[in-house]
Amino acid sequence: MARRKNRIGAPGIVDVAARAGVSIATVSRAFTSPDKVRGPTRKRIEEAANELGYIRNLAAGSLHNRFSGTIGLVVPTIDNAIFSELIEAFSAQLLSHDRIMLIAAHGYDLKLEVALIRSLLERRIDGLALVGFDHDPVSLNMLAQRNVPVIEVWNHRQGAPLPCVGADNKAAAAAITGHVVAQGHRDIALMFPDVRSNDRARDRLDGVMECLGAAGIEVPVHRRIECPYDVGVARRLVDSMLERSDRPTAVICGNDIIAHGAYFACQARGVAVPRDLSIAGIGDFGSSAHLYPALTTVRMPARQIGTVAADALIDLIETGKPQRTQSQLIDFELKVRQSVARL
Amino acid sequence: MARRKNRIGAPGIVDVAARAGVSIATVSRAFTSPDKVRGPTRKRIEEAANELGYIRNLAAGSLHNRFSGTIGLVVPTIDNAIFSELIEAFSAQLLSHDRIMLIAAHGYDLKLEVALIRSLLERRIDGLALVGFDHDPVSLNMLAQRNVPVIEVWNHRQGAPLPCVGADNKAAAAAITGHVVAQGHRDIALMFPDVRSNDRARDRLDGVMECLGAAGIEVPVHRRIECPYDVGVARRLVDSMLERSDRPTAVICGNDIIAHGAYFACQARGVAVPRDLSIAGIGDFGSSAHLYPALTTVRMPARQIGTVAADALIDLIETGKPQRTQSQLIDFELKVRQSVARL
DNA sequence: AACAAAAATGCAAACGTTTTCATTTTGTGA
DNA sequence: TCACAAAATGAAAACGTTTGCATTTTTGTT
Repeated sequence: MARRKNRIGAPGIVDVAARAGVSIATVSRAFTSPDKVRGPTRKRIEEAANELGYIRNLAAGSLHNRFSGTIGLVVPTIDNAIFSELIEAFSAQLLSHDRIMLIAAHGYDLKLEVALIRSLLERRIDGLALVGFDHDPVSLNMLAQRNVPVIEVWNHRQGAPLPCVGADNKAAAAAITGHVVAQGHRDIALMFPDVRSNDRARDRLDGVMECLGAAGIEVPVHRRIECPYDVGVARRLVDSMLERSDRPTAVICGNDIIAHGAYFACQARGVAVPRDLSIAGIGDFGSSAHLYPALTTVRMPARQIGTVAADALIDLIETGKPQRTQSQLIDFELKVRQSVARL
Repeated sequence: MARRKNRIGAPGIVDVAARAGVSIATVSRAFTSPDKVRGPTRKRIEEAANELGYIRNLAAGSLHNRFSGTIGLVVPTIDNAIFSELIEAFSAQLLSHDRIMLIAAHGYDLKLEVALIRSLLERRIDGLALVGFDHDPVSLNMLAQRNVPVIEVWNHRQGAPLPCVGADNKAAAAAITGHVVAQGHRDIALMFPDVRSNDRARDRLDGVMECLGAAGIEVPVHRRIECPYDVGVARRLVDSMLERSDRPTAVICGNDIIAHGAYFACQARGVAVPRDLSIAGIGDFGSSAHLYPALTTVRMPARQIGTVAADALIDLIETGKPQRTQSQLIDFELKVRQSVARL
């Protein structure tokens, strides 16, 4: 059983060719375009490959045909319910296209994003998905120079320079705000993260402010609370807000995570939601519908975005040229549940 | 500015060499072992590379030195708070070792896991991390045959055949169970997922049963509820349990997600936790500490496991041979909070 | 059965690096 | 300034595939 091994020990294409009694060219074709090799020959090759435990080296092939079968995804963070849904769906859909995902997280640091993108390019990804529109120009230049198909996910704007698949964050925020206002709220607190280098949050905040402005509602500065996407911090901040005598009647949260924090703060203080305080979220992930009372929020279909984005990116890669179908506006959906009271 | 481009347009090492007036060998060295090229020469090369926007092709290099700078991670699912913490930490730590992560999720389908591992091997990963001990023998064979460094994360057992970094799930489950029993509970419901092909859940359930058995406590079959890691389903199942007249005094949940579902079911029914029902979790991720009342659970340090696992895997890759330091038992921590009442 | 056309296969040249070995350059002490 | 060791550089052979082109085999037609 002294099978010939190359340097490290894994059987290569030449071993398979030798055992099947064909040339390596034929073995290569048997894997890349099976219909080009005759049935019996292909069978012999497959047997040889199985017996040897051959696993082809896509990296070597990519050298020649510039196709690595690998797609990059760069996200701010993986550990966030909303992105993990997106990532999971994106990855699963890629899999159905025989691609696999190289992922990296930059923690909202766009300088680090540059380094990550470079690192991905060194591995010769076939395409790349980025979250949102805020990126360092250096990143964009690198990508443009080498013609890497890129798609921006999660947010959507008409006429964006790159194809994008996402929901209209501004409109979504306006929708939930409209609902809160329609329920009669006037004294509203806002809890949003730092919106610099985060276009999604910025668009949301813009949507809120615009809607509030149109309704003639002012938001004094002490009602504008900066809060990262973190339950614990949100809980603490809401708690200190509840401590004060002048409570707002409603809180609009930059996303559902913050809203969850707000719930827990209320529960701990015996503040009834929505009777004593109305809470509105944006996102509608995982458990928001199951909270008690169920959270009124805007559903941002993370899974759908992931799936559609994967398809769009593959399309972009395969056709080579952008098509209108590659940018897609995904509909959000206002979910009126129980956490916002009619005043 | 007619810079010479190779087939697709991206400048390659030969372009850099030409512009810097050196051989490609020197350019290669300037990137892989900078100390081997003289200061001025290196500087010239760096300038040329920058001006051209050169990004080296690691895939081409890996062909030669069998080092792709890419590490595989196969998880059951990405969209689960507990794994996303692990993934984030693992990925971040890999980054600090200049590696990048190729990730794939199999949804608890070990046959699919085989395909995923094969796909990763086709991309010539330098090492692989797998979750838990339950894998198809085919997977393990593929990996063993080609000598890919593998590490199993999340769970831990003495003398496991492969290096593993994780906590003792059985002991953790026993610890929380011990606490529940010590608080005087005898009528206890169990909510665990299907434990086939999930060693972590199986070990936990074993730990619970063993501890209960030692305390002389029986768990009738209607108290053993099979429940996936899903808030919504957990909530529904607990809700129907609460509907019945014979309620247990405590529920031990296979993980915190299930516990969250239990909370929401109780809140919706006006069942007070822990007065009317005690709830215990396992995991202690994200928001468990912030729930009201705070969840009594066992902290499984997902981030730490991710970080340590990354270091251990890199060590395994670089030393080539397993060392004792590569397997590591990570301590869990019983978190006694407010959700389990003393009877 | 013979022939042309089509299909299958093989040969060898890429692909963009890394690395060995040989050669050139630099630095050092006399 | 010279001789020599050490350091830096270059030439060329890998690395494991894919693919264009040439050759062989098969298939279909008469």
